[in-house]
Amino acid sequence: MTDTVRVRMAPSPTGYFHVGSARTALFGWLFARRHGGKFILRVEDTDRTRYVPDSLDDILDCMRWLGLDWDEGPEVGGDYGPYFQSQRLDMYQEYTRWLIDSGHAYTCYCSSERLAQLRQEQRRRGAPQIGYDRRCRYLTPEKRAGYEAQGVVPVVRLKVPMEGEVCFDDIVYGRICWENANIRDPVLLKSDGWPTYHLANVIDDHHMSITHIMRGDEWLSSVPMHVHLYAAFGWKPPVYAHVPIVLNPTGKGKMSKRKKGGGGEEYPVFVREFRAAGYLPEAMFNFLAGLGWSYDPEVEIFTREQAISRFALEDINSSPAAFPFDKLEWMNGVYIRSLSEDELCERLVPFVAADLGMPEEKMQARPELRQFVPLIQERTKLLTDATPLVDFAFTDVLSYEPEMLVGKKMTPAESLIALRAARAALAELPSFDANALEGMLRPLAAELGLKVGQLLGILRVATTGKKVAPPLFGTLAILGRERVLARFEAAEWMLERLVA
RNA sequence: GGCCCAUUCGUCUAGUGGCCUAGGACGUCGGCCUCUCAAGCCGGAAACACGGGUUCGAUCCCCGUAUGGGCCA
Repeated sequence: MTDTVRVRMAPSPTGYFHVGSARTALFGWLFARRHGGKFILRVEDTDRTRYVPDSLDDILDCMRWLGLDWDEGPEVGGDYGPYFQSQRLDMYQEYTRWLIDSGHAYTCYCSSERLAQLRQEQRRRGAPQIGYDRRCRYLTPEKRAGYEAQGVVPVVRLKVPMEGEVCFDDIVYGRICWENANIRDPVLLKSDGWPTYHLANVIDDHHMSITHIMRGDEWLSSVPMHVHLYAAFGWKPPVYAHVPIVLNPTGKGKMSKRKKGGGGEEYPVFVREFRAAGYLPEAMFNFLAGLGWSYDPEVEIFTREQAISRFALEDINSSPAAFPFDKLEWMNGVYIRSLSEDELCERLVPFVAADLGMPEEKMQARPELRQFVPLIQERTKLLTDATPLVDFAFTDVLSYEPEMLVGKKMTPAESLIALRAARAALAELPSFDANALEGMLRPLAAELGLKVGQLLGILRVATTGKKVAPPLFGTLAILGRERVLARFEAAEWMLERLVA
C-alpha cells in the first residue's frame, strides 16, 4: 500500500515565527518533498488567551520567505478543511461526547482553586507525583448530578489506564516507554467548550490523514496521552519524529525570546528578525537544514534540491544543538558572494534606502549603488553591512575628524602637500576611470616619496570620510571627477587649519 | 522534585565493533596576498564526559555516575 506521505505543520498564532519552529517546519517540508507527499498547514488557534493578531500573517509570510510552500492550508484550501481549529469546534465536542459515552473519558468538576491547592499540598509533602488526583473519575452518578444541578460547568478528562506501560517508536529517538501510573488524566475539553491541544491535535491529524508528525521534542512528554487517545478512538496513530530543540548560542537553555547572547547582546530568535538583520532566505534555509542534519560530511553548502534528494528522518541528530551564529554569518556571506551583481543590488536597495532615509525609487534611480556592488560584494556578510560602505556617495557633506587626514607616520603639513599634489594631478587626468586613476596615483606616491598606502590612506579619508572603505580607485571613478575634487578641496581646507 | 531525552574539537557535525594515528565546517592562531577592510590561498592547535562491563577488539553495544536539556507546576 502506497500511502501518500502527508506531513503537517501546526503553528499557533500566539507569536511571531520562531527560528526553531522554522527548522522543524523545514524538516517536515523536506520530508514531504522527498517522498512526493503533501505538506499541510493547520492553524491551531484554540488558545484564545494567547492569540496575537498579526502572528499568523507573520508565520505565513516567513514560510514563503524561506520557500516552504504548503499544499493545503490557509490561502490555498484543500480537501481536508477547514484548516483552522477554531472552525472545527463541533467536531471536538462531538468526539468528546462519544468518548464519555463509551467510557473513555469523564467529566470533572474540580475547580481550579482545588487543583492549585492540591498541587501545593503535594509539593509541600514532597509527593513523588504532582498533578490531578483523578477524584472525579470515581464520582457517583448522584454526586455528578449534584454538581450539574449546581450549575458547575465541567471539563472533560481522559481515563488513562492505571497499570502497564505505553510505548511508541519515534523515528529520531527510537523506542520510548512510560509507566501508565505516571501519567495524569489530561483535560480534553475545557469548561468553555474549547479543546485542549491533545484532543484537537489527535482528532485533526486523524481526519486529515496525517501520516507523519514532525514537531519539537518539547512535545515528547505528551505522546503517551496521544497514544492513549488514539487507542480510545480506535485509530491508528501516525508516525512520530520529534526534532530536538535548538539551544541558545551558549548551549544553555532553549533558544527563547528575549535572552542575551554570550557578549550580552540580544540575538534574533524570530525569522522576521533574521530577515531584517540582512540574512538571505537561501542561506537561512541551507543553514537550518544543516542544524541537526547533515547533507554530506564534506559539504556545507547545498541547494534545496540537493537537500530534498538526500533527506531522511532517520538521519536527524537526536541531541539538541546550540545555535552557531558565526557559522550562519559565514554562510550568508557565501551566498551573498554567489549572487549576480544585479541580483545583489536589487536585494540591497530596500536596506540601504531605509538606512539612508531615502525612498527606494529614488535610490534605484541613482547609479551609485549598482556601481558599488562589485566593490562591496565580498565585503558584505549581511545585507545590512552595505550602508556604511556606500553612504558617503549619497551625501555632499562629509563629517569627520581632521586628524584622520594625516597620513601614517606623516605630519599634517606633509599630508597637505600630498593631497594638493593628488588634486592637481586628478584635475589634469584625461580619463577618470579606475585604471587610469591607478596608473597615475601609484607613481605619484613614489614621486612624493610616500608608500602607496600612505597616499591612498589620505585620499580615502578625503573621499569617504572613513578609514575603512571600498577600494579607492573604483570609488573615485564612481564618484566622478567633480565630486572628488570638491571633497579634496574641502579636505585641504581642513588640513590647512590643522597646520596653522 | 517526578518523568523523558541527550552527551565526538569552543560551536555545528561525520562516524553505527576493527577502514579512527577520529574526517569536514565555522571560529581561533600563524603565514602569504594586499591601498584600508574584506575575500582568497597555505599551515597549526583543538574532541570520543567519567567508571564499570560485553567482546579477540569498543567513539560505536549494556549498566551506573556526572553534566546538560525538555516537559510537568
